[in-house]
This record gives sequence, structure tokens and C-alpha cells, in this order.
Amino acid sequence: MAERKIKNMEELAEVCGLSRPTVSKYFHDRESVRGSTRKRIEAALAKYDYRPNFYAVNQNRSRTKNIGIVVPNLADPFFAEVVRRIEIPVSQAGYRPILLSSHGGREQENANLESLRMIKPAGVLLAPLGRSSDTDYIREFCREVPTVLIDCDIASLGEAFVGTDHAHSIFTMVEYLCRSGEPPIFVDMVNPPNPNAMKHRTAYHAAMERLGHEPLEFRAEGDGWDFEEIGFQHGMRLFSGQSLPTNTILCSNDRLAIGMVSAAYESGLKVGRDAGCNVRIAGHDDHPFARYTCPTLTTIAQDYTLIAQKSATTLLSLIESESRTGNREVTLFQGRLMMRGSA
Amino acid sequence: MAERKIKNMEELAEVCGLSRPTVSKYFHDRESVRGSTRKRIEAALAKYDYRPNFYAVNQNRSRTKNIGIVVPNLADPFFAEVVRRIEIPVSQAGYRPILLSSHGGREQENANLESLRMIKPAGVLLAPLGRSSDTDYIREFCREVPTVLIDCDIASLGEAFVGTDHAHSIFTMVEYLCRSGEPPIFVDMVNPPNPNAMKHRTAYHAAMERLGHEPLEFRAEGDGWDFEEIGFQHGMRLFSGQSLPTNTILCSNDRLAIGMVSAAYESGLKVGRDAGCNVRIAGHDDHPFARYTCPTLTTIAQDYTLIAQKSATTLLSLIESESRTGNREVTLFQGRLMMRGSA
DNA sequence: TAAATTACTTTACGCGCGTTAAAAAATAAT
DNA sequence: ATTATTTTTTAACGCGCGTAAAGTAATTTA
Repeated sequence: MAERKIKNMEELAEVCGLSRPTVSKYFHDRESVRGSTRKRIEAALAKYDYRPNFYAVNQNRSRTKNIGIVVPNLADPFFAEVVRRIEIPVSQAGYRPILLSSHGGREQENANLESLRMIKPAGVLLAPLGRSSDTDYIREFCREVPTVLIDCDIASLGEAFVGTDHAHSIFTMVEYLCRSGEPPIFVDMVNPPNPNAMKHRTAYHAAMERLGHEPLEFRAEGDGWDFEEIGFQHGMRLFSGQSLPTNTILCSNDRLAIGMVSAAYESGLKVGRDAGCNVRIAGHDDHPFARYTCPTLTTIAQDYTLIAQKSATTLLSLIESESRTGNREVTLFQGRLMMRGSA
Repeated sequence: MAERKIKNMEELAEVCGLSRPTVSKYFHDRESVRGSTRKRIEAALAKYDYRPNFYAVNQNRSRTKNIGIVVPNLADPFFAEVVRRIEIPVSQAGYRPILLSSHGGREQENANLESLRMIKPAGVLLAPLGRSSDTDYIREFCREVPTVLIDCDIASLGEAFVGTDHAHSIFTMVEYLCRSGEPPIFVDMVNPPNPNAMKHRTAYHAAMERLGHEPLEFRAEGDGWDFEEIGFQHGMRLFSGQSLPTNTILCSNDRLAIGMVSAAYESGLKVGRDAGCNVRIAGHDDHPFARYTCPTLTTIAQDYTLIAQKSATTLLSLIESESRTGNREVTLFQGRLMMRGSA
């Protein structure tokens, strides 16, 4: 392929028989040069192995073609799936996605944003940790970089927010559970590290009151993101005692529910809504594995695809228009009730 | 905090009452300047909001402080967990991890490597797609960038390889299954997109022959990475007919097994090794959810932590020593049999 | 075919920092 | 206090590219 090593744009221009500014123009917009010129450059590009120096290109830009994506925890399938769906349109629009996971920690989230500031990204898609986020720092960050929040809304931060209407989805679930059997007890952690947990809790209370039932709560001890284990442990405890005031459990998220279903199985209880079942268990999120629990998990589906698409297009159009108008767009998608076997 | 905006190192040096080269030296190694000088710089840093321009810093480097991490599919929990454990030591060593997922596709894998080349990384940790990888391209890449392969070995590519001894772990599992019940049938996809699938298959055949049993295979149709669904679909089919020649199923990986367990449940079969059970199902990988299937999944644990640590330290020491000696180090960790309820 | 338009070339400066060599200053050792 | 040593300063060049101005060449329009 190569006979001679091209080390910079100057040399590429030379072998094209063109001047450097023309070649530079080409890289900035291939259509901005005459067809015959374009062909000469592309011929050279095919023959020699040259790529513009990434660092030199970006050095004098106040905004680059990078887009940051920050999520609380990549090992959580919800975020992994969302990210996957965001990266596609971002790449297609000619931007480079920079993926950062905060691993559940506030310091890491700040470090990630700090790290992004250095890169001068065109924009950032941020799924914040929520309660443990450093709101002041994020506010500061948003002033500097066009940012769209995902999944977990914080006050009035960022140019836009895209997420799920949790009040609606929890109400839908509670209403369904009440209608089809005993009213549910709500299970969550004492100090949930994940976003939206509090939203679920208050939505549950509101729903129960609206439907004329007494809210019931079980709050599980435990730290970290190992929700299945926490759900399992507390499930074992709950199912061994006689303490359950109702046969219906609504978990704040699917991962807790997955642990609970497993605990029920180990305890010899039959989960489901059919006659002969001992307990109903429902979750929230439509976790990728919710379809494969035994029985399959009744839950609320958050639309990964819509959330990802909407947030990506919102950020992209924000960037292209260069307008930071300030009228913050909030998009809430409604979750869908996935009636499966467990409740 | 700030009274005056510091826009470059020159200005920072000014407010420190120092010269730019001294400040530059500080950023390169804080210990290389006198204590009193260091304090002046750090005082200024606390007072003003300055960060060296990332692009200018790297512009003239042939190697930067970036380390690329490329995985086949971040939505697969195995890789998500490995990545999480790699990022920590990499950051601590002062490098910046650049995470890229190939989303299961060859083009994306190449695009990721291409993208990394532009960044001039100090090194790359690559978990290749395996069968669908572009071996030639990767070889080319490895010549340019110090690369350590993870999880899936390819010929003699890269400076080192870190993974699991699949032959050993499959033998361990087959031996256990044969000893404790009927010999297993091996289940995998016709065209598995994930790495190591072939390795499992040949290891299964070898193990069965060595133990004096006839190898049995079921190869499932299906495309993509939605292994649970494929396992579920074919499980439903297998369990509805009378076609199973043995009551023991060894799935090539846990995700298939998770789908199979679910299908067994839906088919009214009891999974497990106890009397009264209809079928035994085992997997491989110790997927994060293997602990929560019903019953819990017997599988082989790959040590995420060891693989991540070893690969990170190998790459880091490779980078620091600047030696590309050529004697390729291959590290295989032995998987551990996780005897749970399903087999 | 001349005029008008578009595309390209030449020249030159700037970006923020790395880096180096020689000179000056500060500190440590004698 | 003098010398030796370490640290800092001054001055200057380079990196690869963006970009702007002014001039030249090629192409299109009338």
C-alpha cells in the first residue's frame, strides 16, 4: 500500500499535487472542493496511510466533535442498553462518543465530568447518579458544556431532560395489582444508590392513597449496587417469617425483584397470579432478564430505544443549532405494563 | 474562586511568579520542582481554574496517557464486569481509559481500533470478537500499538494474552456432570457470535471422549447476541418433544442456560439434581445472574477480577518498560466449578 | 470570447504546550 | 565566605493544523 510514509497534511498535499489549505478544506467538508480535486485526494488517501492528527485538529477548537456519555453504572444492564442505542446515532452524525461510567460513586462522577471538560466536548449526555450526585458541580459543568440529562432529572440542570414518567408507570402498576389481587407492599432499599428510587417510592404512596389503600413498605438494608443479592437476602427473610401483610410485592426495580423471585423459589413458594400461587412479585424497568425469571417477571417497560434516540437527537440538534435558548425541554415517555407470569 | 481567568500555562506561570517551563515541569512530575515552588503552583491551582489543554499536551507525543479498552459487547454483563475492574487500576496508574464497544460487529471493531489509532494510545486492552474479527487488521494494529488481548486469544497477536483455561473448565464441568448423573448433551448456537464458543465445543468433545462417552450435540439456530431468547426458544422446543437423549444439558454459556432454565420452568419441568427433577442444566461463565435463576445455576466461574487485574498490570508494565520484547506471555486462569442447584 | 465566478495557491500567523541550551539565581556543602 | 550543586529563567524552535488575505488559475455564464 504505502511506498512513502505520510506524516502530516503538508506531505499529503504534496503527493496530491495540491496545497495544504485545500486538503485541509477537504477534511473539513469533502463537498467543499471540486470533484476532480476530491478524487485526487481520495486516491492518495487510498494509497497512503494518512489520518489527520487528532490532537492538532482539536487544539484550537473551543468545541470538538466529541460527545460525552456518562452513566452511573455500566454493569447495570439498563444503562448498558441505553448506551448502546445512543452510540449509534451519535457516530452516524459524525461525532465520537466518549463513554464514562461512574461506577456508582460521586467522586467518579465528578472525575468523569472533569475529564470531559478537558476534552472540550460538543455536548454531553449525562445520566446522573441522582441522590449522590454533586449538584453544584454538575450545575457548574452544565454552564460550560451543553448537556442533556437522561433517566434521572435534577432540578433544572442541563438543556433538556429525557426519561420515563415514573409517577405514571408506578400508578399503572399499582392500579393493576390492586385490581387483580391484593394491594402491594412496596420494597426498596433504605439508601438506594440508584436514581429514581425515591420517585418510585413517592409515586407508590400517591397511587395507594388515590386508590384508597393503606401504603405498606419494606425497606431493605444493604449498600452498593448488588441489588439482586439484597433482594434475595431480604426475600429469604420475608418468606421465612409470617411477616408479609399482603401476598403482593412491588419492588422498586427489576433487579431487586429478580432476587426476590429467586428467594421465593428457594423458599418453596410459588410465584404468580394463578390459583395455587403463594405470592405475586412485580418490578420496574423491564430489565433484559425480566423475561427469563421463573416465572417471567411482570414489570413496567421503560423504552430504552426511545429514551436513547430522543436524548441523542435532542443533544445533536442543540449542538448544531448552537442555541442554548434556555427553555428546558422535558420529555417523559410512558412506561408500558408488561404483564407476565409473576404478578 | 476565580478573579481572573487563566487561559493557558503562560498565564498560570505569571500568577505564580514563575516561568512557563517550570510550571510545565511541575505538570509532568510534581516532584521535579522544589517544595516551595510546588506549593506556589498548587496554591494558584486551588485559586484559579486551570487545566492544561489536553490537545496541546498530546499534540507532539507519539504515545499519550490514554489506554484503549475494546470489548465485543458492553451489554453482555461479562464484559461490563471485566471493564469495571480494569478501569480502576488504569486510572490509578495515571492513565485515562477509553472504552469502546464493538456491539458485536466486525466493522465496529475495526472502527474502534481505527479510532484508537488516531488517539495514539499508550496501549490497548482488546477483547476481540473472535471468529468475526478482522485478524489482518488487528495484526496491523498490534504492530503500531502495544496491545494485550483478553478473553479470546487470536493466533499470536498482541504482546500478551489473559483469559480462562476453557479446556480445563469444560473438562471439569463434563467430568462433574458425568460423575453425578447422565453424561451431558452440549448446546450451542450454530453460528455463535461470541468468542470462545468453538473452544467450548471442542473441549466438550475432548472431555467426553476422554471419559469414554459418546458426545451429543444440539446446535441452535439464531443470530445476534440475544442468547437468553435463543436458549429459551430452543428450550421450549426441546422440552416439548421427546427428543432429548439425556437428562443433562451443558450450555456453552450461562446466557443460553438462563433461557433454558426459564423454558424448563415454563414447560413444567423441574430443573435440578435432586430426585424428582426432570432435567439438569449447567452453564459456563458465572454470569452475574447465574446466582438468581430458579434453581440457581451450576456453572464455571471465570475470575473477572483476576483477568482484569492481570491484563491491566501486564499492559501497564509493558508500557512503563517500553519493551516490546516479543516473548508473548499467555496467562490462563482456571475456572472454578460453582455447584448450585441446577445440576 | 470576455467577464464573472469559483476554486486553488502562496504566504503567514496563531494555538498551547514540549523541549532544549545557555545564563542566572537560589540553595547546599565545604 | 567561597565553591559546588541544584533549580529556575530566558529565549527560541517545533509540532500539525486552522485560518485569513491576497493573488492566480480554472471554470462557468452571458
